[in-house]
Amino acid sequence: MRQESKPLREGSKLDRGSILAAAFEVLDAEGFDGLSLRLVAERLRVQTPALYWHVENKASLINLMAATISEMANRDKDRARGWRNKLLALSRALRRTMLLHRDSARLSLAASPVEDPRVIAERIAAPLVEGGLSHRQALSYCASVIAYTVGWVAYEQSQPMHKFLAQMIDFPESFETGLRALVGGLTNPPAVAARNVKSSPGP
Amino acid sequence: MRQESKPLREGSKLDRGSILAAAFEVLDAEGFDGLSLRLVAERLRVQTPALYWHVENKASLINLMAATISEMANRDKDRARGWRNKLLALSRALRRTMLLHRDSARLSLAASPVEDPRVIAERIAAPLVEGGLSHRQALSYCASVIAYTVGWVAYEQSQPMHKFLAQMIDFPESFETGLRALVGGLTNPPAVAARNVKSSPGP
DNA sequence: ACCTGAACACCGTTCAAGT
DNA sequence: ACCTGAACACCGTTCAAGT
Repeated sequence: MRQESKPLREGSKLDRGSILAAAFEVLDAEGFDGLSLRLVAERLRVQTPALYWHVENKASLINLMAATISEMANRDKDRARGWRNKLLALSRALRRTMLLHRDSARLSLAASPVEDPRVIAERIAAPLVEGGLSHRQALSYCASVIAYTVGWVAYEQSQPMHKFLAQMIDFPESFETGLRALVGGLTNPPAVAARNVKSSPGP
Repeated sequence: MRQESKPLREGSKLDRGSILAAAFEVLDAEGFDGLSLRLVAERLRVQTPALYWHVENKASLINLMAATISEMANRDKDRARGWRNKLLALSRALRRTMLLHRDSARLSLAASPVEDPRVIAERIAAPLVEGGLSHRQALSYCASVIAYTVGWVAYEQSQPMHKFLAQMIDFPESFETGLRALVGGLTNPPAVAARNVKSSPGP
């Protein structure tokens, strides 16, 4: 009946996936500052250096975790029409996904992209270009919306901030108010080019 | 002429101020992940435990650094009139100040407030209430604007993001576009109470 | 009051060695 | 191919001891 301190590891194989799962468990339990390869390895009943066969180093693991979150957010967002609704959906999905794991905003801001940034930018901008924005506009607006969302969640996940702010403002409501203000305030043709609206070829 | 490896410390006394200054130097040189008490102590020609007489621990030092940044931002902002202009000034001053030090956004998001949050909230909300907002509105709008600003600067300071995004978008311009959209989109009387606009006492 | 020296527990990472 | 054991450099923190 004693099943502790033995390397049985309940039949689970060690690979990137199981390491990622264990890493998220440690993150939720200890927070971003307490996330260590040693605790991840312990949870997998493995010696720490074993992780290095499947993952380059701790920074790379963090990058993979952040990429996992971005993927999840990307999965449930689309289905909205028009670039404004797409931006709203992107932000809400991102916040929803991030709130699934403790300190995910700080983790994301500590990570660097695993894919080629050009590919990421293309995938994220394409649906907005389709919705009537220029390429530059799409990237610029995305940057603003993502910055707002990640910044907001970072404060929402900060223990001392949350503890106090929660009794002063309603987090979901204030988030929505700010988000709608931001997206609603973004203009379709950029304000700079507002003069040459006379002769654009019909779609 | 040899003036290295000697504990002369050029007449500077060790106190909170000098520790803070040295900590910012280390932050700028090594980044947030490389910020350590040992490097701070080394720069002050002092043994690491000496720092603990003036500062409770590393977390406390980070809190003090973040508070220093907030203070600086608070100093040069005001002078604008109307709550919208005050929010714009707050955001721009915050970004300007943060860009003075490497990784300051991530540092701020890792910190907890040193002052009583009630006092902070009061100081930050008061000028906006004076500008015509309710207390709750003021806090909510501030939260959105600060989240946007810190989130934006976090990405702006992230090396890999910057390296790629810098050639796709203009950082200051996109920041301004998003900021004006956000602040411009916030309504004076909340959208919920948009029905009782008929009889407000003149200013 | 203020700082040093030595120590402790924890960390990321490397590498020879096992299987 | 995949993992262990042992080691290294670095870290935050504590504490007796010096002045």
